[in-house]
Amino acid sequence: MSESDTRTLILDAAQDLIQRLGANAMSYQHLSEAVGIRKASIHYHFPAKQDLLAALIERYHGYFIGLVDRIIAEESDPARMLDRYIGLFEATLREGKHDKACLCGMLGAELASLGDEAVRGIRRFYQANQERLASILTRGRDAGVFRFSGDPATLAGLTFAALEGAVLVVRAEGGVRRFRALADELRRLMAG
Amino acid sequence: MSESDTRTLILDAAQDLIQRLGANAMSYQHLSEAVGIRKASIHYHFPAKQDLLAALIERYHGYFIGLVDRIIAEESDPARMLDRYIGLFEATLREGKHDKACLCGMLGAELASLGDEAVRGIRRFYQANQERLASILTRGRDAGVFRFSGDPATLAGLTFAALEGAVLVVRAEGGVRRFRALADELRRLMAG
DNA sequence: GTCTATAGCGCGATAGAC
DNA sequence: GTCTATCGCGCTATAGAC
Repeated sequence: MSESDTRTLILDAAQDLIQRLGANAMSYQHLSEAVGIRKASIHYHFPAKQDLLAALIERYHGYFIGLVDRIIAEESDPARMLDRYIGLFEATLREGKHDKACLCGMLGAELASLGDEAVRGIRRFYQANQERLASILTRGRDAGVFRFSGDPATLAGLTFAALEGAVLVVRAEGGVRRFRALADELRRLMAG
Repeated sequence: MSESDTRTLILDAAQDLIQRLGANAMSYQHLSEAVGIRKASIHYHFPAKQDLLAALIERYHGYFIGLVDRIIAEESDPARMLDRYIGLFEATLREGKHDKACLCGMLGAELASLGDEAVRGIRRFYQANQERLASILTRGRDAGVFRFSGDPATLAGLTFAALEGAVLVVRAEGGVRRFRALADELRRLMAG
C-alpha cells in the first residue's frame, strides 16, 4: 500500500456520506466521528475540503472506469456489456440502506458550489462513461443486437443521463425494484 | 394577490439559488442579499428553512404541473405534447446563465439531508410528472406515433429520469445544445 | 412587516505539543 | 500522524424595538 490506511478510511467515509447526503451536507466533523479520529487529523491528510473532494473524485473515477473497462474486456456480447454496466449503478443503489447514488451524480447537482478541480474531475468522469457506452452501443449496433438510428455518442449520453437520473429519482420512490423496471425498459428500447 | 410581494420575492430568490447551487448551499444570508431585506425579515415569512423549502416545492409543483396540464389540454398530437413537455426542461436550462436545473431534480440529490415534508413534496412532484407522461405515452401509442412494447408507466418513469438526469449532466458538459441532442435522441427512440 | 442585536452552534482551518 | 485548543466565520433562529 502506498496509501496510509487512515487516508483510505477517510476517503471511504467521505464517499459514503456524499453518496447519501451530498457534498455540502458532509463535514469534517462527520468524517471525524465516522473514522474515529479528530478533525485536525483529517486536515493533516486533506488540508482543505477541496483537496479531499478532488482526491475522492479521482479515486472514484479510477475504480468505476476500471470496472467498466473490465466488463468490456471480459464480455463479447454487447448486450451483456450493457447489462453489467447498468448493474454497476444498481449495485451502488443496493449498498447499505439502499440510499446511495453515484458519487458524481450527486456532485453533478452541487456542481456550481464546488471548486474548479472537482468540476473538472466530474466532467472527466461523465466523458469517460459516455465514451465507454458509445463503444458498447456501436459494437451492439454492428452486431445487430441494438437497433437505433442516431449517433452512438448521443445515445450514449442519453443512456448515461437516464441511469444517473434513474438512481436519483428511485431513491425518492420505488427504490431498487423500480430502478430495475426502468433499466429493463431501457434495454427494451435499445433492442428496438 | 393573497401573497405579499415580499413572500413571493423570497420564494423567487430561494428557487433561483437552489436551482443553481442546491438547497444546502443556499442560506438566509444569500436570500437577504438577493431580496434586499434583513435575515430576520426572512424568518418572519418562513420561520424555519424547512418551512421555506416546503412552500417552495408546493409552489413549484403547482406551477410546473399546471404548465404540463395546459400542454395536454391544448395539444391533440401526443408527439407535440412530448415535445412541449421536454421544452419545459430545456426552458429551465435556458434561464439566466444556463446553469439552472429542475428544482426537484436538485432536491432529489439532497433528499436524505432534507426534512420529511420536503421529501413528501418531491415524491409527489415526481409522481405527478410520471402520471402525466404515462398519459401522453399511452395516447401516443394508441395513435401510432409512439412505438414501445412495455408498460407506459414504466417508460414514463424512464423518460422522466432521463430528462432530470440530462439537465444535471449537460450542466457539466455541453449545455443547452447538448440537451437538445439528447432530447432528439429520446424522441427518436419513442418513435421506434 | 422590518429592523437591530444577539444567542448558540457547527463549520473549515491552523498552531503547536507530543 | 494524532492530539488539544482555538480562531474567525457563517449559519439558523429568536427577542424585542419601531
